Amino acid sequence: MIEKHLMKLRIRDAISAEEEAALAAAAGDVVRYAADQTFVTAGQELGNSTLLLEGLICRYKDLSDGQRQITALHVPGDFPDLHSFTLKYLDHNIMALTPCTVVQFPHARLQSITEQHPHLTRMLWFMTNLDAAIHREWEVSLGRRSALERTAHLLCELHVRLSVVGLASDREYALPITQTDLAECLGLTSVHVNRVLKDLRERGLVEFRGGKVVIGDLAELRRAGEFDPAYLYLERRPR
Amino acid sequence: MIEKHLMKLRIRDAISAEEEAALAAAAGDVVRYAADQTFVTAGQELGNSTLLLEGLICRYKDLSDGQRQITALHVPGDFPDLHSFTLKYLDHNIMALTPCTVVQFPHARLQSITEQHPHLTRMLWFMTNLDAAIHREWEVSLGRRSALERTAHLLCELHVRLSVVGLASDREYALPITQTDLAECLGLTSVHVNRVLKDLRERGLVEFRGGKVVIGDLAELRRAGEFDPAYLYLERRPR
DNA sequence: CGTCGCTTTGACACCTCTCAAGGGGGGTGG
DNA sequence: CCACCCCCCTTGAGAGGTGTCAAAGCGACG
Repeated sequence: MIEKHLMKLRIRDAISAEEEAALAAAAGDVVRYAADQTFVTAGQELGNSTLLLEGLICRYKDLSDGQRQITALHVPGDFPDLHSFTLKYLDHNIMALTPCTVVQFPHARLQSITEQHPHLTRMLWFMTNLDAAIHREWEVSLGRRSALERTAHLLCELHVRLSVVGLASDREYALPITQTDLAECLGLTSVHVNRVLKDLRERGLVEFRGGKVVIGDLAELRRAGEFDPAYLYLERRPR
Repeated sequence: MIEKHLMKLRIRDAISAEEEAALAAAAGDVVRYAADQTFVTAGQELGNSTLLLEGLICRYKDLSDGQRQITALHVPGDFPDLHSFTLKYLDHNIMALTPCTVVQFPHARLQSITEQHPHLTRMLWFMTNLDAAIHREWEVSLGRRSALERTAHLLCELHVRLSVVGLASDREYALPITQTDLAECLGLTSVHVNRVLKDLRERGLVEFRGGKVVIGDLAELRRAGEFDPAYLYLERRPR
């Protein structure tokens, strides 16, 4: 069940048959979540980490005035709360943005992996470090890029990340979330996201409509967002 | 040499004598960096990770138009590039903000730790996950908080983090960086940071002057920044 | 005592937010 | 099968927070 989701790891390093078996053995229950279901709450003690098989997941924090910031978006093959293995409880909530299928990995079994499979452990550690790299790029977007740049950048990032797991073609991918969800990723209001999307569409760069992203001009879209995928660590060595 | 810097880890979990010895044995050269010295460049292959003993370090990314975003600030006891152990090269630069003393940990020795000390490995993994938690809180600040809230929040965060390593009293701590550095953390211009600091000072909340932060009213400062230290994982269990 | 980097302040511009209203599409119940 | 409703998208007008540009003050250091 998890075989095809190891693709993401294999890009970066070899996984032995033994390691693959150990991971498969660590897998626990398969669970489904409904759209908009918050299945991990900040502060809650956790005994499992979750591998996303199907659907989209976000991690978010709410502010006292009702504002929300989404701090991460997850696509199939991601481990949205692998970090809860060492943290024990989280500082944020986790929600399914669409109906999702996940596999749970009991922390006790992950602990066995750390005791018996150091190389696999380092690969899991790598995955949480990759998540942090994406956080950093989002910090740059939120801190320094304009609304248009930020939006273009995020659409480029998702294009790459979904391509890696075979869920995007050269020109399009499914993104069945609302403009409000996007706004909460981008630190903008949904009203403004709407205007930015209109602008991107009218310039022929990209169209987001009906839960689908259609890229009109990938080179221009990347330029508009100053997108450089280096931070996604798709290369084993720096260029 | 590293004993007192393990404080940060001991808050969260017990370190055995054997683990402490293993860590000490992994320590390599002690190195000094001058203020403003960038000692790790994005894309550079790395063979060491760095434990900060003295001084302040930042991690940052530059944009093509000359803007800069600082994505993390590090205080003594932090491991600013521990993640390079699994990533091999980094997506960002690392710079000393003040004169610094660090100890380098060769990745080969860290790899031995992952092979012989699973519990210690999990604690190191925890440290990188804590960095990611701080990244997330910064995303919230950058995305959703006003300039004043953001600034107050950062000053509160540093107060807590420096207190943990004995470098802050109840009311003050040294922060020998410029307003421009602060602005680059906060996603603001230095001109605006200056106005915000004036506002905070006139309200009696906090004063930042001459490289020193003096807190006038901690409770009010925390309220102004909506600061909740939960994301710093100072408690082993959720409240 | 001059220089240089950092801080401070003012005036004005502009990006994004707020508030408000209307449009469209899909699901549900009568 | 139709009508209604709700959620989401779209658009406009005006407000406000932060950026830009510019200049002067200040302090450390040589």
